[in-house]
Amino acid sequence: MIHISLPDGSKLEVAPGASLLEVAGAIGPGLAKAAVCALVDGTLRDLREQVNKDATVTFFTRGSQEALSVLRHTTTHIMAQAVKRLFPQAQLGIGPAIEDGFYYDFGVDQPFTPEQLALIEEEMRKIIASAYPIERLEVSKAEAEKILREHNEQLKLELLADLDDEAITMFKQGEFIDLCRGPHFANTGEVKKDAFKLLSVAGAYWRGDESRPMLQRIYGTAWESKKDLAAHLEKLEQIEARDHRKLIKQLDLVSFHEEAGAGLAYWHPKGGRMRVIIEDYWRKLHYQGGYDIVFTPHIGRAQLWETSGHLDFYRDGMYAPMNIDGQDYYIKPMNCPFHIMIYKSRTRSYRDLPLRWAELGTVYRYERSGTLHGLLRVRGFTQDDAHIFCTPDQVEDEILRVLDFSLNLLRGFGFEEFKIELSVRDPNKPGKYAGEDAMWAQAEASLVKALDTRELPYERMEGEAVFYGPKIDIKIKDALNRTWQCTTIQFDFNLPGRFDMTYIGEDGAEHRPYMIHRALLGSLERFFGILVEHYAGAFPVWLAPVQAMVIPISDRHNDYARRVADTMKAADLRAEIDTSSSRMNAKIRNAQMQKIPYMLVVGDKEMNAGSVAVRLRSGEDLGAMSLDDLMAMMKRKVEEKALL
RNA sequence: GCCAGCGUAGCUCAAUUGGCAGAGCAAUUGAUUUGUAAUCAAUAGGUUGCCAGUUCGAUUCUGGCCGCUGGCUCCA
Repeated sequence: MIHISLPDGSKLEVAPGASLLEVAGAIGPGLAKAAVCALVDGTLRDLREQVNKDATVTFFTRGSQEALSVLRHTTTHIMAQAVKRLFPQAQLGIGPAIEDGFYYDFGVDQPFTPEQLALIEEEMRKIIASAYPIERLEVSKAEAEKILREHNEQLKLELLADLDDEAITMFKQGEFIDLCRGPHFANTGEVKKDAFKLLSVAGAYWRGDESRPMLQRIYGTAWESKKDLAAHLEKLEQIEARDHRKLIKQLDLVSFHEEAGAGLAYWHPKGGRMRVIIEDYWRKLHYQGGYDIVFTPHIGRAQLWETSGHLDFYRDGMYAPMNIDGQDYYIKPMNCPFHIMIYKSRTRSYRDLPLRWAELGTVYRYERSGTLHGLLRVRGFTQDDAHIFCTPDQVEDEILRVLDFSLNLLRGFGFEEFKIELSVRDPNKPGKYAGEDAMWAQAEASLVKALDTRELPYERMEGEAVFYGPKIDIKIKDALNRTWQCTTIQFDFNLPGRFDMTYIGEDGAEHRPYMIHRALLGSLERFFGILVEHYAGAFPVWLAPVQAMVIPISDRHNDYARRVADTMKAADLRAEIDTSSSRMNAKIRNAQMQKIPYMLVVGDKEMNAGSVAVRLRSGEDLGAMSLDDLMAMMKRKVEEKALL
């Protein structure tokens, strides 16, 4: 007999070779019915697999994340079966479950059209209705090869060649057979015919390799119920409604221009106003936080970029040089070498350190045309960059300081949830990193210590460090629970040496300073795009480009309305006045669609009482208020960074 | 960069199987002076992304380029 450990700590004895389904049955018939897959010693398994030795087993039932992933994996097989029926020549690539859905890659001569997706969906419903048992076959490599040859699945044969001889499994449903690790449902009928949807087709390189053929990838989504599917589709609609590319146009914030070049943003007056607010807040916090602010040029001589190593390692991301007086100059893709110039402008003493220099530095990077995406991926952008130069024994304090500083800054913009990643060296490849082991160890320890001191949960990413140092990345979660990478805090064991940076220590000798790069918002363009999506364009009062629209009911109220707006402007509140010939209703609608937080209606009553009737963007009517009370309230909302 | 799709008025979208390009909103002008999400009317607005080619004729067909979208890829 073998022993199965269960999550509740209990143990179960079963005969060797029992299937997981039988194990579930031994626990209870209900579980055997509800279970979809099982985690056996850390690996997700099909219920038809056998257990032959002692193991720890956790069963997952319908509704669990793991079961959803099995559902999606099974759905993608059904899709592949449908595609093979409709397009027998299609070659099967890979077809995994992904977050919220699945895809399958097919090698076909003609890309799929949206109409064909509908046909494929139809065929999938037939396959579901046929309720084919899904058979799990354990085969030898030779057998698998034979089967795949019979089915002429060239791509699968290529995958098979890379597999170990052990544990090759295939899944068969009806006439369809696929090389697959599983797990799967036991029957195609278990997928709900009205709870999946094919979403899009896109090209994808075979095995993600540009030099290999491009396959056609069909994306789809699948859920436990029609209701879940509907909820998911609604979420997709919400995401679309928040799309910053739409909103920056509607709200007249930022534009792009074909005739002026891709990936280059133009900030309109209202977007510019918001950017100034963001930058002012940023500068204030930086001065308070012990930073100094510097300004550096946009171009620098080739020699600088040779010394920094950018021309060796980052040339593809840089624009071609321009020749000035016989010298090549490059537009900067980063600010670091420039800050180092300032550092090297005089001898530095240990008494000067730490030096914290921040710059809203505009950089240009060549991004491949296909990667450009609204404000989130551009070719010219302003980094909220800073470099900290310090002694080795200051490193720990500095990291903690940056961490606190970043979270505080991001919270100021209304982000409360964070996901933190610590990227460290790949222990198996010690050769590919700059800097000494001791420095790496100390740097990593200081990063870990800072995270632990603040009791911040983080994910450790082995081998994800850049070659010049370990780093902490902070991702923010937005209103739709999507994560966006903003902050990066990186050690640099490369540039101080390349530029031969030194400081004079207490001992009178020269020492090499530690250098930390950090960008908190990342790029202002990108962060602005994230803000727009997070708030769906309805910004908190302190950020709103127009905070209040004064709405005179008729022309005879215009003068009073103007006085209201002027009084507010004089008090640093951003008020505008709508003197168009529209009716009040239309003026309200326009202000509403511009997502202006406060609408101040003024008519005879207000004019005589010296008040304003306040309507919020939310639709709430606050009634009449004195102008002083309103301004005090708005000032408070600005101070509190309140939404409304 | 690659695969696919798309590009018509400031915006959102019609239409042309190759034959004078249309609507709503916005704009302008006039009338209206209105109490919490669209007052009425008139006017103007286009080398149909750009450049070639085929054709009697191209917005429509072909090629190239630019840009956008969905992915792939990349991300010091």
